[in-house]
Amino acid sequence: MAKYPPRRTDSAGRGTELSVKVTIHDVARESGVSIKTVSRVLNREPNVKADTRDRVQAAVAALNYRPNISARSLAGSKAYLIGVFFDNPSPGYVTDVQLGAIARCRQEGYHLIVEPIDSTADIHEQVEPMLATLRMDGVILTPPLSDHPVVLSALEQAGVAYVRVAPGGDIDRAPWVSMDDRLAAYEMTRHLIGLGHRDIGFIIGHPDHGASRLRHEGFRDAMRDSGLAVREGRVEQGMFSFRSGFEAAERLLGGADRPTAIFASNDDMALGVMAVANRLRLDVPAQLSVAGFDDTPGAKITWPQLTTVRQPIAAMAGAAADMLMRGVEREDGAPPPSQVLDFELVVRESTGPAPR
Amino acid sequence: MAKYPPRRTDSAGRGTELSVKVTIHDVARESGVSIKTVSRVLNREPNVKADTRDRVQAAVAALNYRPNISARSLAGSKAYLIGVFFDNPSPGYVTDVQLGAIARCRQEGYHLIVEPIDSTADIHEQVEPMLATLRMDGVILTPPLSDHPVVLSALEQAGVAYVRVAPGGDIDRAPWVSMDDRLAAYEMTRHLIGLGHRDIGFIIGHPDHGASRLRHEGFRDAMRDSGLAVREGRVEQGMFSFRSGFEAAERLLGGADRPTAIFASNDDMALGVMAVANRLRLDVPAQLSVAGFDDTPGAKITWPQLTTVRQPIAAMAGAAADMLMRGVEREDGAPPPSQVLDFELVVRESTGPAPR
DNA sequence: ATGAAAGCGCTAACAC
DNA sequence: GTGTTAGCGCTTTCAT
Repeated sequence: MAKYPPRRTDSAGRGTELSVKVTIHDVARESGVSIKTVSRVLNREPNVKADTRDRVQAAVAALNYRPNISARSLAGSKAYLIGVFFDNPSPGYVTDVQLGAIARCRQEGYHLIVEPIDSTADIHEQVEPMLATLRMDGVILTPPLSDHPVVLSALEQAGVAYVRVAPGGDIDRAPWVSMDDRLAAYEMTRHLIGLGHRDIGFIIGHPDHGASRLRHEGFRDAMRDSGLAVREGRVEQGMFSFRSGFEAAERLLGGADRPTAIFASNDDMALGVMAVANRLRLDVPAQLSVAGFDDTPGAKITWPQLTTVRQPIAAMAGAAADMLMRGVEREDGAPPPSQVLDFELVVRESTGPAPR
Repeated sequence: MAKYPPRRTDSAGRGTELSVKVTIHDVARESGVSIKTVSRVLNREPNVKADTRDRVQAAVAALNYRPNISARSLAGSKAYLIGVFFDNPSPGYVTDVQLGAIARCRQEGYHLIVEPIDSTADIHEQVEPMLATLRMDGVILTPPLSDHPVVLSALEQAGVAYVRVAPGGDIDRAPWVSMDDRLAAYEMTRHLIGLGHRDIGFIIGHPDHGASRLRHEGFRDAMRDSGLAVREGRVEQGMFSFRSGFEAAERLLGGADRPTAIFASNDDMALGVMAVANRLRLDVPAQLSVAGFDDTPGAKITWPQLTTVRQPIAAMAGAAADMLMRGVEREDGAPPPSQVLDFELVVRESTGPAPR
């Protein structure tokens, strides 16, 4: 059985053990320059002769040297740490964000600290201490935190840069990355209308998420622009959860007079609609078309597979990480420009021509 | 529009700006002791007069002091950083692990670094540099990484402690936290048998996950112990994905001669089975019982809801974090004992009495 | 283009 | 019980 944990330092100064930590001084000695020059090479600073740089890089490789992140952080202005805050019921969303952010961070030697925030508890109490001890270079905020006033002001007070993913409003307050939720909902609605549906039900998302309002608007705008009325009782409030979608669908589909299509503001709720349809033995899409939003993994974990909107979640997170890292480099701290990324309508089997 | 990013330091040394960083020296001055004493209080070291400690704590509170994690890490032996490595197709699993680990870490002032590992790429290349630069106190390994030899040896070589969540084997190599997968599968199978099922299909999980073998064994043992035969063609290989479950179910349910129950090694595959049943217009559970494993969010995102095994994922991750943090404190580096946590059979609507 | 020296904010080792 | 003195491994500032 292996000793545990394997000790980081050898016990008596023998130099041939594994993981004797090599420092910048070792590299300096090996390449015959000062540590300052090594530092310059590491940080891609100008004013190093090509030949010198090569020698240093060779020494780095030979010694397998890795700069200590704590030392860099303590001495310098970068921490090489980006935070991701989330309080999101959807695991698929959360992992997508992490994957997208990491992909960019790795290239630049940054790492990701994840901090779930419990918005039912005291937020400031969760956020303030971590901001103070960790001194991260920046924080990525995901919905609904992107719009949470306490989180935003805690960040500002602590002097930590942040980028909001898919914020719902207050667009001038800080940089963000987003997609056009209104337009996406608009196009999805047009897709349904193009299929011949005239009586369409809609399930609104969680009121705390800014996107909910935008998607709702897109739906209404498309109906109006097509000269269609949104009938009384055809719009239900949901909470972005399967359960809330299920319940909304029960109200929508309960009577004999029912819509021929339902557009839910996210996939989880759309799955709830499918479950109700299934229970009522309604054929999807022959008797009822169902559309979702997000293209979470769940969209494919159902039969028929869900027509939905692909949100570029990973790409948004990657862009956010990028903005943060870029911001650290800048002297003036000027805001990198906010970005709107493209969505994609994913038409699968849950939507089809209106019946009759 | 707010300035961006809010600057951490004021521009000219005015002391009344926000977030002028307060250090241990400020606390020492404020409480009239040396920095060493402050350090002692911070680290709950013995040999501090109660009165002195109170004064220091008051100063900490008054100044809103937070120790700088990089400085602590550089000077001392703890980094206050725990890593979580994953390469898991199931987002629900991943977030559960993170939530469980964070809950424990927060109490002790530790933070979580998440590192997705892409096992289709060069693993050592991903792991080694991060281990060297970050010097984390420990790493939590989730399946299938818990059994990945390259990851394990990279960790050992770097001298970083680790705890494996639900490893499949090599149990003596390092500490782990697990549940009894074999027993859980055994009990689920007995549940089915108790319902009158005699002809039961089984879908094996991903071959890289150690749990797959154990669950399969539990199934076979239960059948054997009940004097039941596992019929030819009733066991299909899956990959833990919805798609693989779907395809396995098509083979299992394709002909007229089909099992009355199917036990899938995880929920995603069970959902695939449900989709096929649905398409074939088989009533679940009247004509076919379906059981899953994991109790992921998806288990409730279907109708009828899935009978499954609740894995204590968050609790396992929390225990792993705990072991790691405890290990850091110990002088001898002795292994904290590995743990087996309890599972729970969650009987919902997808299983029922065998037909006829 | 390069280097010497001075910290960053803590913990550790050893005084007292 | 408490304080003093050294660093930890880097970046920064300022020489040269």
